[in-house]
Amino acid sequence: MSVHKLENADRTSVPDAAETLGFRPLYRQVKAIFVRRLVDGVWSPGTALPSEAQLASEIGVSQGTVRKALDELAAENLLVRRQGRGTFVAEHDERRILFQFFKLVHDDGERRFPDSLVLGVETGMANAAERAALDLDAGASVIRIRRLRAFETIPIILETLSLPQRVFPGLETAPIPNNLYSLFAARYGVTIAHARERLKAIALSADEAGLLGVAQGTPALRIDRVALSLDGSPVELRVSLCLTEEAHYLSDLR
Amino acid sequence: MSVHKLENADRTSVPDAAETLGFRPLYRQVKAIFVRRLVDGVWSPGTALPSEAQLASEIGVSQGTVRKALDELAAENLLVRRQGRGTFVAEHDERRILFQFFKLVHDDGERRFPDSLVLGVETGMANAAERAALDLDAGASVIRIRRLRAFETIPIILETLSLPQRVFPGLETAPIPNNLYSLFAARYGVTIAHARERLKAIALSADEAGLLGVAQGTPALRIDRVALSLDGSPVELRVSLCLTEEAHYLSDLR
DNA sequence: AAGTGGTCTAGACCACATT
DNA sequence: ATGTGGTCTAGACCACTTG
Repeated sequence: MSVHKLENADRTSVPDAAETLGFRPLYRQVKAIFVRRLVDGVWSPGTALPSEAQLASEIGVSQGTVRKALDELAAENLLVRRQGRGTFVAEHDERRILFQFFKLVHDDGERRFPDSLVLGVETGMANAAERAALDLDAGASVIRIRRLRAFETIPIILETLSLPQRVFPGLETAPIPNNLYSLFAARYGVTIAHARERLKAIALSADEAGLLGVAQGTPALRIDRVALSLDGSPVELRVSLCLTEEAHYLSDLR
Repeated sequence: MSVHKLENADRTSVPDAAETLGFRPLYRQVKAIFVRRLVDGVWSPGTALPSEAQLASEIGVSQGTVRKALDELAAENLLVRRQGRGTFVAEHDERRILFQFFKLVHDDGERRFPDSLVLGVETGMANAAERAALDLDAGASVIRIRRLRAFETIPIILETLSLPQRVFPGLETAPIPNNLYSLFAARYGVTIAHARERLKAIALSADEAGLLGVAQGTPALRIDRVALSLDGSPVELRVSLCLTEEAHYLSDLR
């Protein structure tokens, strides 16, 4: 039986107030129920959802309506559907990160996942850029992680991450894994759903160049990423300085 | 009545050869019919398609199957569906280009469409890079267009396009409009369906810097775009050198 | 009022994976 | 053999646009 309040429950009645204020299809309401379960961790990464038929009878809609909701969530990479097996909550495994979130590709066309060398971790008050990007109040504190990433020992990315301390308490004293998004999910229940990247070409400062092992003034690709969690709030600012002698940023326009 | 040969026409029969060699859903076969009509120009940009019901009875499938084919084509930006009005063939109007193909955005967040100043048009034998990108044989000739693009008279992009002459005959003697993709469609029946961009940070040469009005060695974003037509063949190589002092390349990771 | 795409349902059957 | 998602159908009704 359903314990959810769906709008327009009596679909044969005269349009009510909810309908005059904009129509919201049933499958979107069902989708919202499912997103809620993902946000709340009722369905956690890697686990299987109940079957379509079970969900349909639980919520009290047809299987086709459940299907349409699940299909949209799969299109957004929040779920993975596998014929014959079931529907699963998407995980931030290396493969997904590599294709969805890591756009720097070696010129030979091969996608590699770079190793990371953490240079330092600190906490401090968010500066203006961090407050703007992460939607923080004045005085909020952030954890900053600086790391060098390499393709087979050749340094190629100098990266500075800023994370709201209230979202990731204790992270500053933990070991920093190469795959951060998987840690966010496992330890903090925070799922990175998508990100927006802004790219510029800049000249490296003496410090930056030194860490990357190139000459001061070398051109580099600067990527400012803001990553958003499932509920749409920004939870990570990541500034990456990338050498593009032997690699490039790949963007597909569809 | 249908004049199309659909696989598995008798869907109650034992699996036949076509099925053992891989299952192809009906709606994909229907979709292929529609793509054919777009490629052949039977349905041309801006025109309305027959209604779903008409297409269904013409082809001999249910309306739901036609719908699924049309939905996929709309998701690929090849069609535009408007409730109450109909389904239309997508056009390369300025709005679409701005959002689908033009990723350089002013730092103030406003999307502008830059003006173009054509510096020169020439034809010549394709070099190695052009042959590789455009899948051309040795000796094939290309049309090269060099232009400077500006946001409100401030030059920001130096662009070199290479186009296969056999795809765009006579283009070298025509006036070059700002919106090339719309010309490709109208004059040559070539629809740009999507593109792949590779980005690097480079230092401008003396020539390039001079044209853009900055100092030699200034860092710039180099974008190598290969644009593909509806049938998947590469028809444009575009190398853009972009100043990113006041603008950035915007990439959404979903 | 008529025509279009959009939603929702119910049921049958298919393809795929596992037991 | 069973259970899952995937396809296909047919029909009813809804929302939106235009005459």
